[in-house]
Amino acid sequence: MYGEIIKKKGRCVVLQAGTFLILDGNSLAHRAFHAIPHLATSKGVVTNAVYGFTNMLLKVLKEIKPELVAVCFDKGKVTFRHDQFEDYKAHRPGTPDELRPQFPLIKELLAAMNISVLECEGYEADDLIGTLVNRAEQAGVSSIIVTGDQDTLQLVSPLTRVLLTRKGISELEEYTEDRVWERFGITPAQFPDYKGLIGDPSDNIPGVPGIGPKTARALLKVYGRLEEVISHADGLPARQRDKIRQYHEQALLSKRLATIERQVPLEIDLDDFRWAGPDYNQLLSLFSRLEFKTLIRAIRQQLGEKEEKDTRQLAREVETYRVNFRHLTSREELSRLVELCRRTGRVALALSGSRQDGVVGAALALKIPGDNPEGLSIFYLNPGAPGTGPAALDALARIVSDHDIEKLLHDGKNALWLLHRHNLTLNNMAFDTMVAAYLLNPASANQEVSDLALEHLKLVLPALGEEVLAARADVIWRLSELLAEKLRLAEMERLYYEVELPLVAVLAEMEMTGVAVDKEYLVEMSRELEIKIGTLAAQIYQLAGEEFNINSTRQLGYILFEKLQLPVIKKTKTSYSTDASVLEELADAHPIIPLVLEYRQLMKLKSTYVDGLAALINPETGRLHTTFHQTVTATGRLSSSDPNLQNIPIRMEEGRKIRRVFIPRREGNLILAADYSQIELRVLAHMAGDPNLVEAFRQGQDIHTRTAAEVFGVAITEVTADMRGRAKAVNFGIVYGISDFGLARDINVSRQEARQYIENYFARYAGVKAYIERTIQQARERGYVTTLLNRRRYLPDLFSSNRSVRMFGERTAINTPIQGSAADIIKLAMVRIHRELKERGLATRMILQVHDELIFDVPVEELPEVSELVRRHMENALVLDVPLVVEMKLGPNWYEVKKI
DNA sequence: AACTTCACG
DNA sequence: ACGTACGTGAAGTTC
Repeated sequence: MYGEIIKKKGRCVVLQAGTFLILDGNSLAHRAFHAIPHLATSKGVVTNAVYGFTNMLLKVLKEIKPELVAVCFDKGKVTFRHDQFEDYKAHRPGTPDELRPQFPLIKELLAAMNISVLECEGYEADDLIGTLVNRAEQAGVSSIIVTGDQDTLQLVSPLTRVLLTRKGISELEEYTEDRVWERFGITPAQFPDYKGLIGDPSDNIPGVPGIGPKTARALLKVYGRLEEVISHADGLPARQRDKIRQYHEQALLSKRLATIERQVPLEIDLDDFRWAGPDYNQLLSLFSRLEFKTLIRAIRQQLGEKEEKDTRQLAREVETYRVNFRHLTSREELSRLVELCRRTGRVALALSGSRQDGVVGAALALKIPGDNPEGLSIFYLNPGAPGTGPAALDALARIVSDHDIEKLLHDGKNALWLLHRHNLTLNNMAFDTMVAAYLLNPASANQEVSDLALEHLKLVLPALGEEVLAARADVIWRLSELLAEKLRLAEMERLYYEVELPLVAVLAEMEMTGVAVDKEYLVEMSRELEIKIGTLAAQIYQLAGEEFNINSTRQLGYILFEKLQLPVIKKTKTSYSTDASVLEELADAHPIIPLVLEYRQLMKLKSTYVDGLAALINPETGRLHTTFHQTVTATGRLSSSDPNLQNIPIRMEEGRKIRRVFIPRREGNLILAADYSQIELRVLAHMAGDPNLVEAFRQGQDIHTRTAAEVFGVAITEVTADMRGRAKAVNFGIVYGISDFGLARDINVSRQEARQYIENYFARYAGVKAYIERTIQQARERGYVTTLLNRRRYLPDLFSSNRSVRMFGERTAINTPIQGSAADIIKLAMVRIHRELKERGLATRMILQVHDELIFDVPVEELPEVSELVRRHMENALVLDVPLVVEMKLGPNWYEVKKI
């Protein structure tokens, strides 16, 4: 890092000085800003330029490994160049609004990097760079300049190279003297002369009109300098002579403007720019504020590698969070730990292992009065160890099952799964830091302990071994206290303690119970689909005149739009669109189209549903065990994966049959499906307080028919099926944040007509209109929207300078409180239903949740009790101004459920 | 890893 | 003169 140092007879001699790396901060920030598309933190701080700049900086530092580093910035609007030419840079658009606030962040970054920043009133970054290079050359130090500004090339010399950004910021092109000659046909020193002749529109430097790069190059080749060109003008061809005579003053001025000043009076010493590496703690804390996840990971990884090499050195360089812990193995020690937990009543628990192997390691954090007044006492258990494992597992079992010991966890559901492998249950889950962090900001992607430690506690966790688990337990304790307070301040305590936290165990049990499946039926469907798909493919090849991969949108696009010359309806980013709406429009244009549509449908069924589901049947239980994700969606809904059981086909009959596969887990049980009727519109009626909408629901009217009557101005009895269909689309549209375009497309009417419907709707439901306006207004003021239970979503898009992004933000502002409140309601119902099923010792199991619907596997004899209980909790989850109505269906499988 | 398509509420 | 419905996850192709 300090050049090559050789020990010579006890004295250190610097053999070869390192390189001086100089960056043009303004130029690179602008480049980064334009090269990196929209990028902002989840709270709306725009960061694209900082991000691009950071990446570029780290890249050059890594490649060049400089000894000295400086970053120069412009300072002051007016420079000495304006004294000479007031229109200097006059046409240059001002710094964009979204870039300006990023400069302080870039300077923060440089401070964290321990890199010196140079700026001087009245000078541009260029001049500072010129001055630095000048000093370096005098000292015999070689420099590398990184910039996006071509003018800087005049500084190139045997000791000085320039790296110019190319194509945004991703590539740098190195300019030596030879390269400048190759590229421009002039020497670096001739650059101002060259600019004096050709001008530079970006700086509003005029040059000589009519003289372009070619002529300029030729003239300079002969005469060397602009002044010489002018004094020899008489000997030039008439056209050039006249131009140069007419504009010679302007040319000289242009040259002066383009000449970089190398003698800025700066009180600096090269030693001031000596660079010894970043302050990693500061850097990580800045990156976490800016939400630069990949950079954080990269740094951690880098540190992790170093850690293995030289732990002691690292400890000084970066404060990786380390905790002392005791590894307990003897029965006596383990018993004492259990006792300790009972006495203190609270323990943070970090587990390692897998669903396959169960718990392999466990770290526990406790606060023991008197033991460690500073912090926490951490213990490590190793249930996976040969010999001592069982004793450790036994101690763990006694702790987790104890109702009187509060357990603080991160991802409690996963902990429940690990313990499940040993047939253990965990009681008294008092906090789950993952779920808490999600409520505080549902937009943040990474919710691992290490992410939260960095974000909330500014701690970097170790990467390897038992230490990780110990640090994790410690941090879970600290995070629990901190996040609990943050939840209180955000008024989300009820949502957390009454809904989300108890829901963790409910979801775990649903996953563990799983859904029984009729595997034979699945195999049979696969065989049938195979044959149908084969036949269709053969017919398609026949009509296409060749075999091709129908699954490939590219190949299909070629067949349809090039070979068969069908009209192109829509394009995607890269090629022709072949989606269902396009194919439906082309349905009559060629007989191949309906076949492709059917092929697509069957292929989807077979690959995703039939074969996809079959592959995920657990061989031990013979059931499907989906994973419900509680911390994924931005609105508060759950999501489901591996397999996703929230998108099983229902709209098309062929697909709907898949539901036959989902059966009760034993003979004598039935599938009970309970779904909320129009929950989102009811939530809207309540929140908007619209008298008309509220009244419709109170009277139990069919809401789409009622809306049709309102929008079309007819009596309820005169509403036709077509009118009702359109009104239904309008109702959906309202919930999504309606636009005439979207509505028109959805119901295939003109945009004008769609607009008319919307106008009519808002005239009849003025309360809804006012609510929408109020909600957006409030969202703009606070930066977030909330649901009935105070769930929160930040909406940085509302403040975008991009109109369509901003409008997207507004639609989200409308939709999220509705969708999210519906999620609040069904989650509340789930927790209460689960609790009562348990209290009553019923064998009924809740097995699925599909956003507005709950599915149960019910023994026949429990039906009366269960259906009453389910309805009661669902309909009374929250008391709204409108009734919540639940429809129940019952059957031998999920397909054949019938209304009861 | 990105893109396209399509299944659900 | 734009570019639009809200929220998800999975599969397949292509890079």
